[in-house]
Amino acid sequence: MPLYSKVMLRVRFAPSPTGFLHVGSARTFIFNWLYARHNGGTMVLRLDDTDVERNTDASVNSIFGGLRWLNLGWDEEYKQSERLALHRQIADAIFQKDLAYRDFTPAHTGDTEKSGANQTWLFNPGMRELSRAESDRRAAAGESFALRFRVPRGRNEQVRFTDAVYGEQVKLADDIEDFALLRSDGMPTYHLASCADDIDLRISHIIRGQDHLSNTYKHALIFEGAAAKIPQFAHLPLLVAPDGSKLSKRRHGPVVSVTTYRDAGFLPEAFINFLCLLGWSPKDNREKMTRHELIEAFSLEGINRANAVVNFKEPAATPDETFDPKALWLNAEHIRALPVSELSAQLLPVVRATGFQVTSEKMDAITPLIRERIKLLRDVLTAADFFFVEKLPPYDPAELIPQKGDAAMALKVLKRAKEVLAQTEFSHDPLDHALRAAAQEMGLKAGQMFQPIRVAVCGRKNAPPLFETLQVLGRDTTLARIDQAIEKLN
RNA sequence: GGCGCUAUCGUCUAGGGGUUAGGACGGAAGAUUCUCAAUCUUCAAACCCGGGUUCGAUUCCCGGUAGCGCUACCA
Repeated sequence: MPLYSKVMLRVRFAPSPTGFLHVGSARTFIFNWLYARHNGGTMVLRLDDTDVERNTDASVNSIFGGLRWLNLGWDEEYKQSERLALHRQIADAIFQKDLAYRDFTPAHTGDTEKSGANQTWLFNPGMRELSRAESDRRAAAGESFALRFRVPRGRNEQVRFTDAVYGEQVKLADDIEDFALLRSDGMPTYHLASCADDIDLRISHIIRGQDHLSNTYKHALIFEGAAAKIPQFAHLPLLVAPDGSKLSKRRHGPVVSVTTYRDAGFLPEAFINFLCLLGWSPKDNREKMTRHELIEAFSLEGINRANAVVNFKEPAATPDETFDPKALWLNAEHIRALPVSELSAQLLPVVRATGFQVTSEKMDAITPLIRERIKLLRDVLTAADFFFVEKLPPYDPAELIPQKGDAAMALKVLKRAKEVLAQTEFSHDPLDHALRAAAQEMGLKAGQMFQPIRVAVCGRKNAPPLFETLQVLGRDTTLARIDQAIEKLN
C-alpha cells in the first residue's frame, strides 16, 4: 500500500453525550483506534451533541473519563454543536439541488399516516410536490418546517454501498422514508450532522455499531447528494445481554458501564483485550493479547457478523458474576503478567482508598503473595485483608482445629509454635525448617501443624503460603495473633 | 406490519464441499503443594430446521424458524 493512502486513513469515534460510556461504545472506540494505529491513520474523537435536549455534562464527563482510563488517546477532537454552520451549508446545498424539500407539517407525536404501499410511513402528504415558489413563500412568512431528503420514488431505484463486514448492501429507494435533514428549529438531525462532519473531516472509514447498518442507506444518499465520496463502511456486531437483548442501563444495570469495570479493578489492558475478543478474532487461537499485539493483528476481515453475548449473570449472586468469566480470567492473566512493582503500585491506591495505612514497601512485599490469587484489583481487599488490619475480624475457633485433630491438638500446636517462633528468624527457610521440625517432634503432619497457625494469623483457612505470610507479618503480630487464638480455644 | 442483518459446544470463537469439527472461558475429574490459588493432565459439551445442488453438505442456494437492528423533526 502506498504511503500516502495510509496517511489519508482517518477514522472517528462519535459518541453522543446522552448517557454514561457504554461498553459497546468503548469497543467501537477501540476497534477504530486499532484500525487507525494498525494502518498509521488518524483517530478523530467527535462529540455528536446535536440533541440539545438530551445532552448532559455528566455524560461528557463519563465519556472522557472512560476513554482516558482506556489510555489509548486520539489525535483530533471536535464538537458537533460547534459546527452547525457547516451542517446547514451542506443541507442547503442539497436543497438547492432539489434533493430536499421543506416539510411544513407540524412535528407529530402519535401515529402518522402511512403513505407507503405497505402501511409504512414514507413522507407527509402534499409536501414533496410543493412548488419552490410556494415553499419559499411559506418559509418567508415564518412558517416553520423540517427539511427532508427527497428519496427517489417509483423508479425502482436502488441504493447501495459496500460494507467491509457485511458485504454488498442493496435496498430499494422506495423502502426508504423521506428522512429529516433539518429539524423545524433549524438544528441538524443526526444523519445530516454526522455525514456533513464525516465529509468535512475527510473520514475515510466509518467503523460503528451494526445498529447503523440500515441507516447507512440514508447516509449514502446524503453523501451522494452532497457530491462527496462515500467512505468505506464497517459495521460491528452488537454486544448483547445473555438473553439476547440489547445491553441497556435500565434493564441490566451497571454491567453496561465502563466505570463499573474500572472501579472493580480491571486493568485497561485486560478490558480492551476482552472487548476485542467479542466480535473479532485474530484467527490464530490467541486469547491474551497486549495492545501492541492487538494493533499488529487487527483487521476488518477478522470481524464477524453475529451479535456477541456479554456473559454476565442477570441477578448476580456474587460480585464477580457481574462480569463475563472470560473477562475475569483475562484480567487475572494480565495481572499476573505485570511486574510485581507495577502491580503493587496499582494495588496501593485501592488499599489506601479503603482507609488502610500501608507503606509501598509493605505492599511490595505483599504483592507477590497474592498476585496469583486475585482476578480483580479490588480482590486485594479480601485476599490480603489480614495484612492491613490491626485486629483480625472474628472467626470461628473451630477453624483452628487441624485435619484429623481436635481442639486439644490445636492448642498444643499453637503453644509449641509460639515457642518456636519466638526464637526463629522470620524468613522463609528458617521458618520452614523450624516449623517442620516441630511438627515431626510432635508426631504431626506438616499440614496439621501449619493450619492452626495459618488460621491464627490470617483468620481463615484459605490464604497465601504460610512462611512468606509470617515473614511479612513479622514476629510481633504473629505471636500476638497466636496468643489471641489460644485464648479463643480456652 | 414493512425493510434489513444474523445463526458452530452454556459463552467467546476457528474452520470449511470429504476433518476424530480446532482453541479459549466456564464445568467435572485427577496430578502437584502446608491451605487456597497458580500450573499440568484428562473428560463432558456444538454445526437451528426443511428442501435442493452434489458422488458427498455443517460449509453453496432457496424456504422456514428464531434472534437482533432500522422503520422519529433520538443518536
